[in-house]
Amino acid sequence: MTSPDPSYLLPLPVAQLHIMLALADGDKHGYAIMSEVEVLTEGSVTMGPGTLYGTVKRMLTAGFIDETDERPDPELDDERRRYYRLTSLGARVLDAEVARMEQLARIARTRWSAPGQNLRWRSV
Amino acid sequence: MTSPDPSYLLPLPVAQLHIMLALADGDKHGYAIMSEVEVLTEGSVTMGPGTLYGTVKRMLTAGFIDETDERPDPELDDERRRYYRLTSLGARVLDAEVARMEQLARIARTRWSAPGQNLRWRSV
DNA sequence: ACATATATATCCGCACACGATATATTGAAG
DNA sequence: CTTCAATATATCGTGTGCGGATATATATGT
Repeated sequence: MTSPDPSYLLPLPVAQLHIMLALADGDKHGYAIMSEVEVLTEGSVTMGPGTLYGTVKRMLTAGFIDETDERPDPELDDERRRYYRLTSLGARVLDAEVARMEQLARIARTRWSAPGQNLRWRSV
Repeated sequence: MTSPDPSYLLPLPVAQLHIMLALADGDKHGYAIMSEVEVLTEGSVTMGPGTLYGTVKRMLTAGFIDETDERPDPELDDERRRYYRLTSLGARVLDAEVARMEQLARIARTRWSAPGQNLRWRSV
């Protein structure tokens, strides 16, 4: 069953989006997600542990992510780590969320460039 | 003073973004904002009065919008209405918020098209 | 005249973000 | 070899925002 678009789950809480983006290029453990989000947003978003682990818990419940058993070489690993992977549902939700943001951005840009009264408050 | 980018005010609550977009092409009163949001999002977002008036109050406090005295012809008007206008601060915040969303969308698209392991969970 | 649409407003519960705090382990430097 | 920072996970509490329900009143159409 190729399930339809999950737009009824949107808008996605910001923290969930950030975590999804961090996981989009491969499985990661919690701490690595935190670091990745900071890199990804060029330092503009700093996710603390309170945000991360609470959000991860909700995303597990929602089925957006899964905890994986696959681990790297024991030499490079750390037993404390818990690795997470985006599920196919999570990927579809991410897709829908990105589309939603792009649509809103498009609307904004259209209204911006539209001639007329909206010049009133532009760049004052 | 051309004040700098207000990115420290982001991310913007969704309802505030929707109201800003509704006001981006001209002043509107509360009820008109609700209708406009529904049109703007092609029916996917229905803003109720609870969300609208609470959010409007917060946006007035934040200085993102102002209540205006300018009213249309008394023939077309309705005395009950209260008209709102995006302030220059509001416009700058909207600008920054749209830029934020576009950046995240760009990141998502980049990771999507990137070759490698991310094909694992794509379109299952 | 009556019903429906318009218009504004408040209350309340739920969910989320996030700082603070706690605890334990790993790794590097002295 | 011990001491300290970084790594790693986890929970609690608070503040805020969203949105449904509800209330009230006026305007408009039939």
